[in-house]
Amino acid sequence: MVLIATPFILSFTFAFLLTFIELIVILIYNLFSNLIGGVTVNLALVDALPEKTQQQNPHFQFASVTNDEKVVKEIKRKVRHADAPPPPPPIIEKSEVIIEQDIMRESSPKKEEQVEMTDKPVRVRIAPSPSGYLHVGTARMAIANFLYARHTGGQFLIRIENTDKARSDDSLIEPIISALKWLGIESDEEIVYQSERIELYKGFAQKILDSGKGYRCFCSPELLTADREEAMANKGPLRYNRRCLKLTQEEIDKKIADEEQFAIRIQIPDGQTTFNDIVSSDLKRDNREIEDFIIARSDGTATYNLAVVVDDNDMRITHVLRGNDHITNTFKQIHIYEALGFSLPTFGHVPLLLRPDKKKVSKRLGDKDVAQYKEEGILPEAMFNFLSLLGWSPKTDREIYTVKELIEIFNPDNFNASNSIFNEEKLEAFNKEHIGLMSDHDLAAMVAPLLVDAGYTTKYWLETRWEYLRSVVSILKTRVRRISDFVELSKYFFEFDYVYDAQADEKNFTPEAVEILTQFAERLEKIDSYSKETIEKALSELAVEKELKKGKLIHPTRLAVSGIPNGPGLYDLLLVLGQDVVVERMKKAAEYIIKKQS
RNA sequence: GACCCCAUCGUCUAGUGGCCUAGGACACUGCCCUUUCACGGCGGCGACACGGGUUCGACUCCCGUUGGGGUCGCCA
Repeated sequence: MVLIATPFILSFTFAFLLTFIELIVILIYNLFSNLIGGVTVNLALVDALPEKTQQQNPHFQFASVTNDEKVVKEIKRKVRHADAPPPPPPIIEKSEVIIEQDIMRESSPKKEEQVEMTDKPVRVRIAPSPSGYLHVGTARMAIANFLYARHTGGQFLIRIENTDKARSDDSLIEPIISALKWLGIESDEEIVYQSERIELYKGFAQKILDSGKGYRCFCSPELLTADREEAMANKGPLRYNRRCLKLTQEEIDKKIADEEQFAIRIQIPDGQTTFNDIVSSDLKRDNREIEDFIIARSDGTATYNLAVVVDDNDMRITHVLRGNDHITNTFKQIHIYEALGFSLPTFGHVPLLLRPDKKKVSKRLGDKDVAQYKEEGILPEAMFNFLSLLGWSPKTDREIYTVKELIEIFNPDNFNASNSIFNEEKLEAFNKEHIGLMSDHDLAAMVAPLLVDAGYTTKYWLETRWEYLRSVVSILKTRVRRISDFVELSKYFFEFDYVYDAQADEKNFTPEAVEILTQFAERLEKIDSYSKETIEKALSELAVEKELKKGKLIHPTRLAVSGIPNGPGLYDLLLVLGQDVVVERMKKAAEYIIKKQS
């Protein structure tokens, strides 16, 4: 036994030693070349240091083109497997579901890196800008982030991105926050407002300038526009031509002395930028494709990308889950993180939500404000459920979930790679299902104010007849797709002066119907204990006596008491409306028919 | 135009090389239930974009084509 095992042990030890030596050699080489040539720091290698693995996110590489990518990858792999410290215990107490998640991750080698994510509590955010109301695209990202935070026991934060005074409107902040609240989403910590942090950003722009990683750009907006137009005409790339990077120190000093306005650009080093993405595959971009973008405007204020990085760092955001329309920004932001010496969060770029015409949802194209769906009778639970399943799948055949269930089953691995189209018809179907999940009491509470708004009745009237409202809601429930449908469908339960449906009038309010209605009304009037059974009995008896089919009684009666040819089962309808009302309406209908004939 | 992402029914999706004659949901539709309208039940219609490769075998892996989307602001 020992004889068989010895060669294995020996070769294993040998391989391990080789790996270690290889690592050391390359590290020394890298350190040396940095000292001599001032080559861009190879974060990938620094990253690969075992002692760094706990502080630095190992998902990112920021490799200079001078480094052999294959070597980097290989070392990272070896480090991870050979001498990575045992993963720290998860911060969050494991529920059964989380354990299940871990099992799923283990069985999926492709996503092995996910396991490492548990080394610090998840802190995620949604960062809407108040340049419009909350639309479904932003709401969906908020939901994904919220679910992720709740699933892991981490924090979900809200940040309002209102750095652009000209474009953002502070009166839109409250509607955005309350629309999120309607969905059940609130910030776990105080909401961060970028407008309050404007001065702070300036220091970071200056820091980048001072470090030599940024430079002043004196090009006027007009000049830049002209550049772009020319590039467009020549069919070239639309990137900044680095005119101001070529300025000599004397030229720069002169321009500063002349008080020429300047913006600050960050200089993107040669090489390529890559990062792992927990949703999409690994993303790589040649740095030539990333322009030297502006981080501070000529008035000194920070632009979006700088502010985002500073805030995400300050807010200790661990995972940036956002739409894949931000991929370009991520490449830019990685360079700011690097210039500022911040450690990178984990990125996840979720596919976009498209309109039925396949364009990105946007307020400008007239996409609805989330609050508008509320007005249109959509339940927040339905919206939440529907949006969560757009571009993400629980990988089962089930579709209807409560928020609580979604929190339990959420897994960022389950995002799709492709964009999805927002289909309101299906949202309605989800709504119907969620209405079915609600109790009659809760439904009644929701419908009551709508009935008052519609002018059917008063708050007081409803409060004193709660049981009545509850039964109305109960028998209408299966006929409704939106909460607002209750209003339309329940009119005759509250108003007496409805007009008979013309077609049904012609068909059912025949001369014979007068006798039927009158006699049936009389019988109903005589019932002592008015119930579904006694109503049905009265109808059946009358039908037998008159030798008529039940339908002959049912249809005129329904029309008489509701004005329309369809609705809840007749016995339910008559029971809920109440004996007196029913009799009164039937007699009134009989009179109407007589008057109609004369 | 440059760069990037993506590709299963009309739409949302399942599918990780044989369980696929491709499953579910919405929509559409037939039948049943039923006094009506709904609900519900049982069916139907309906997709692997195309072309190459790899393989004994491809919806699944690779390449290309086509198509769709995104980004290219001193906006966010």
